Amino acid sequence: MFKELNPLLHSELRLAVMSVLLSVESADFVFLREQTGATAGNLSVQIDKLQQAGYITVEKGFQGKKPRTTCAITEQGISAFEEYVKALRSYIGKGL
Amino acid sequence: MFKELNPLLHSELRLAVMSVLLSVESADFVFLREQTGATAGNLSVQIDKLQQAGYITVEKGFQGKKPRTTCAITEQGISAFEEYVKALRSYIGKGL
DNA sequence: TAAAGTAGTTTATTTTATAAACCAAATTTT
DNA sequence: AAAATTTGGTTTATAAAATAAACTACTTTA
Repeated sequence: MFKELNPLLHSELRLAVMSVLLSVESADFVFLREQTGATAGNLSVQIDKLQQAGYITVEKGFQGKKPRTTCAITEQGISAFEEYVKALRSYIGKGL
Repeated sequence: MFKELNPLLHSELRLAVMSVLLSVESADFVFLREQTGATAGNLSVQIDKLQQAGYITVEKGFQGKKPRTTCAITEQGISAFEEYVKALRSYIGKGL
């Protein structure tokens, strides 16, 4: 009847991060914070979880003298997202 | 950019309960447990939260000698669900 | 050089979800 | 007919998440 909702993606902030990354090739920490409206602390934690899961890659480097963290979605992340959307359909119907 | 996801509905089990109730006029506890696959304890708690929020009505009575809890979605519940679905769209695109 | 800002991380607190234990009545088994 | 099982739940305890607050380390500006 109802498909399981991947708990890693069923989180407002992680879903927002994935959504941004799907449309953007790569995004840095500050951009993600702005787009999602999240606090830095929360974002830091959730980025970490997405990386652990292999859904995004995270590169920490420097831009001049400032630290810069850049994220990008992986193939695995894309298909997990697609699966999640499919599962959602079983809850909310095609009617949207 | 991203609309807020009503935290009361952004829960797998509560969403499933709402989804069932949307399509069914009214449903008893056992039916909901079967449809959602949830444990009775979890279902009991989540039904309570949906009722507190005014999203469903809960009537406890007897059918013969057995207790029988019947739930139905409210107008408020329907529009909250619709709002939630709209908000979801901001995360997953029109492709839902 | 002191204050404020940037880019994060770590830790602590609160909130949720889930499971486990429990209760009361009814039904079935021996 | 007593004992065990099932039904229909609720309550309580534990695990997992989300969020906020505090902190680190470095940089820029006044």
